[in-house]
Amino acid sequence: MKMSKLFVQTLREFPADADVISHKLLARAGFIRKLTSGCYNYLPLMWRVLKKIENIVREEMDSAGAQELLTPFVQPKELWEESGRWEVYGKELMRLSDRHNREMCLGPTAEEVITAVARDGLKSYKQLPCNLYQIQEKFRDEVRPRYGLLRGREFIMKDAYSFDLDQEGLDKEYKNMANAYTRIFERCGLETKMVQSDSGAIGGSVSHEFMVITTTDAGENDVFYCDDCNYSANSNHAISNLPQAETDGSKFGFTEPKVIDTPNTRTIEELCEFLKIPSTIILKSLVYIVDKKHVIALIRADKQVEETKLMNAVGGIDIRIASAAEIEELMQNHGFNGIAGFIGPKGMDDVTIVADNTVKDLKNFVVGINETDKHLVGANFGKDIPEIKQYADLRLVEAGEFCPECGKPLKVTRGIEVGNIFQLGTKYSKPMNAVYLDKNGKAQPYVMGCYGIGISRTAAAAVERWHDDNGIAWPVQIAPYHVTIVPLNNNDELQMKVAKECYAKLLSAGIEAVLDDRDERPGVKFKDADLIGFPYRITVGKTIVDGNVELKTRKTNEVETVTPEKAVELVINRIKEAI
RNA sequence: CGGGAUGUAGCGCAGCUGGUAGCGCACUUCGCUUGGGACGAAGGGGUCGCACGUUCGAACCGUGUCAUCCCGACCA
Repeated sequence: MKMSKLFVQTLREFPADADVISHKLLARAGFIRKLTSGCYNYLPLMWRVLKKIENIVREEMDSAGAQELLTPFVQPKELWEESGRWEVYGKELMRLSDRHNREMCLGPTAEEVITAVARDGLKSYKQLPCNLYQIQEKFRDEVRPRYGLLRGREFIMKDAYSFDLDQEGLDKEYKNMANAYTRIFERCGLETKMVQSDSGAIGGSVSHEFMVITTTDAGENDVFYCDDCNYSANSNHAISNLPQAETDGSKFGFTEPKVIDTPNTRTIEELCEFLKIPSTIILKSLVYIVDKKHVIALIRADKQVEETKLMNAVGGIDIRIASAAEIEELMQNHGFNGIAGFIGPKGMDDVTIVADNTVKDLKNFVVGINETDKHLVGANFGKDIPEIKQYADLRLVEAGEFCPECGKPLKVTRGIEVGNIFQLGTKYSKPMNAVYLDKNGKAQPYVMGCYGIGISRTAAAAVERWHDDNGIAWPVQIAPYHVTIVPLNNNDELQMKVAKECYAKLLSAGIEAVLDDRDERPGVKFKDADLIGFPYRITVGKTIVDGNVELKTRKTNEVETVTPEKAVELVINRIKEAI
């Protein structure tokens, strides 16, 4: 490809609406262009990158025994009613009607469609196991699309679905996919961590996410991990052992229940300050709205509630913290007139109350009793405060707490989720009556797994990982082109001749090369080459009179002064080796 | 959903005490230049997001609407 004909417009400045580096660089280097919120044009350079990632995924999925197919992007309501998700999925599911007023949706994922495909085709145990996958546009109407390709509304995803006879088969395929994923990301030039995760709206029990570890905002997930063993988990799923803490209020003189005045103590901090006590003897009460109903979460006051855990504990699908007005309304409905900040479980008999496991150890604790500027001290469950009916792990893990597997301190980092694997079990096959006949002629639901990779997100994650002040530094395997040849002065016949020869040799060796034949000054060509991120650059400049060109490696900035023949040979060898 | 802000040329921005739109980059042509986003000259490109209103006159004032971005969603 000649640079003069390559469809790319690099910008001198970063676009104003981007705030993470991958978004900024991809837009500025001419890879993407926003069409509307969360939807991007993949321009030719971007499309080449995406196709390369897709092909790596294809090769690894195929060699892992999966088969590629393609299902429609628009899906009928009826299938989603079969699985029960039409009601449950929420606003992220983009619903629309056709001209006959038939309700449809844009596919955010394809469990329903693929399960239906399998149901029609996989009738016998002899056909199992089977793993079907596709690489396709997906649409999720995100509350707040942001970070460019990292959280778009329309994006490219590889989604695979496995169908097994039983759990044993699923376990085997799950491991098979985990291995394939590790290879896929390695081949994309990305180091990933496989972490335990919540299974979310897709459902199921066991699930893991593949995270690209970052230190920037672009990593939207907190990952807790242990250096001493291989434990690692998303914050929505992580568990930990806590250090010893004082949880008995009697050590602070609260030996019997007593209501005391605690003026202006709306927050735990203020309360601790006022009573001169640690927060570990306070019972904190938080009000959430889960699926439009009030839920009270109780937890030791020095700890925080992880919303996903709470949501799972009450079996909900949507959760948010209640507003001060909603809290006060809840209190009024139960005959109290306190303000938010003094709420407690007392008298809330008909409200769903879930207590974190840390609450079990509390004795003679301090708790709000729904009265402004008052707290109950020396309280205990059963006597002063109603007995807890439901305990669960609701606690958000914090760095420094101890690894649940080996007891060493946990660390935290940020990660970009580029892939995930779920064990679905019979969550979809049962309600959709997707069954095979076993050896005894008896109908059995498939035991399913599903496995996703965000193709476009993986590309963005690669930019997050591989860039510097000058632009992108693509891993060779997924770079849009392998090498650019830059003659510095188009009027210099020797430079142009050598550049064209290098270009021709590289092309005939199957290397993806771009000849920068534009009549631009050297600075412009260098800036663009760095910005776009060609892994290698062959510069043909003044040194050609001595018979030399320069070979520059983008990632390391290493420059080798060699003959043109040698430069071409080096590039060919290194590319072949890397791919 | 709540709050804040912004919509003027492909990109980044100015103009907004109302009088018919400008700068830098990009683009076209010519000259000059050629090792890290040169310079000069001449050009092309915009119903100022949209609608309604006020006015002799609206990019500018008012109302509404749409779009985009950011922050937050109360840890009691």
